[in-house]
Amino acid sequence: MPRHSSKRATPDSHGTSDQILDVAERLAQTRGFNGFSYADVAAELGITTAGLHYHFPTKADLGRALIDRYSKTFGDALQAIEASGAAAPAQLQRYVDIYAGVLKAGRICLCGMFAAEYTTLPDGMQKAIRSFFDLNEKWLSRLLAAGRKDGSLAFEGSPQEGAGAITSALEGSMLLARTYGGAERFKTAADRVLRDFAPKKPKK
Amino acid sequence: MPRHSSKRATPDSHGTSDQILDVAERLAQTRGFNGFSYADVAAELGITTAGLHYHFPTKADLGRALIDRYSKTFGDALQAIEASGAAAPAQLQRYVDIYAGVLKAGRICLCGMFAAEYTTLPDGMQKAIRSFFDLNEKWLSRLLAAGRKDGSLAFEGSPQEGAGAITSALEGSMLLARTYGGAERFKTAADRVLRDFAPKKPKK
DNA sequence: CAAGTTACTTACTAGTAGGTAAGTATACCA
DNA sequence: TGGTATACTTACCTACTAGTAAGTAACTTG
Repeated sequence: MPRHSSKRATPDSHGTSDQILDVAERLAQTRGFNGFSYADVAAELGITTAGLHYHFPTKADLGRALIDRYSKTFGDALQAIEASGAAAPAQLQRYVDIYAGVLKAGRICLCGMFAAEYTTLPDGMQKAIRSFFDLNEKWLSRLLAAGRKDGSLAFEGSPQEGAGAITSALEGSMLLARTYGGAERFKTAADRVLRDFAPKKPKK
Repeated sequence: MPRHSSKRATPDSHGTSDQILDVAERLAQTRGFNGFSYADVAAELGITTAGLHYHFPTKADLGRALIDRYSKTFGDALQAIEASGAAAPAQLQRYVDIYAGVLKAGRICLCGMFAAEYTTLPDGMQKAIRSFFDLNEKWLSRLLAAGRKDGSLAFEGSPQEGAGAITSALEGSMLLARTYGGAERFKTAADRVLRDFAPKKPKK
């Protein structure tokens, strides 16, 4: 299939790198880092594997780029939520919604997937994964602390512990939802998390 | 390395199959099903890959055997807990301890790992994974229902939902503990789960 | 309009994946 | 004692893995 015949399919200047990351990201989130190959990505984009190596010399490079972009996008979304100035419970809900959106696309969190494959991944990727969770839990800790202070949230233990519990529960229920129970499983688990951090009503 | 020289290393009648499963299980729980090969297992046992194929013709067969044995062991442990006749909170604690033991060995739950790789696994394995979680959540549901009835446990929602929340939280915190926060992360998450299902004290 | 630079291609490599066929040492049984 | 079953081995095979070297068409700049 000659792509070089007259002019390149996409203006060529535009981001082939981004398209590669798009496809690789989807494959990584559905099949895992060890579950897809350069050949898979190349075939889907109609280019050769050598073309891929031009953009990402090694698979470790691709992996790091994947996490970096994912972390950046995630961080931007968190900043947007924070900047909205909404109440803490509403911000927490929006945080959960990010995860729900990923799951709805049949994926799991990129870094949740990579966490499973952690021991098989190159060092650069391992560091990047830890940074992702760091980012998440720092943001959540701040939110929980602020919510507790203004009374819109209530929970036992430190904000750090709370943040850890939230990410664990969300990552875990994403993981299981794909194999067992579907998206509604995630929803009930997420609702429970939200409820756990809501101020206790007088209780009938 | 001649193993056939005089007599076989292990009486030969004894379970080579079991030894294969032992090694494969450890590799699967640390590196994932796509993260190890027949060559890895064979090298560790000092036999050839062809020897492996004698016991488990295909990797899918090995995978199914892995899950079957794991489920059986797990099921037996749950039965033992149930048979102890201990109070519901104590039984729940022992359930959590099973997970803690797995993590302490540097592993994550076999089926948690396989849940991540779910879409890449053969159909037989997928079914077996669902059965594992079914087993877990059925047992937990029964326990939660009994505990609520006798007042030793308290929680919102159905026992099924509670069971789902517990497995999600435990699987998730196992996953993250290996990459971020270590075993203590799991412990704080597990303690929080236990506390969530404890009857509420009068609260100072 | 020539000389780069960019973004690929073709054509290959070495290593590893899962899997198979045929042979062999040992144990078990009639 | 001879035959059969068990538990392997040696020696392959095909497909795929990440990765590389060298070539090339099209844009970009001096």
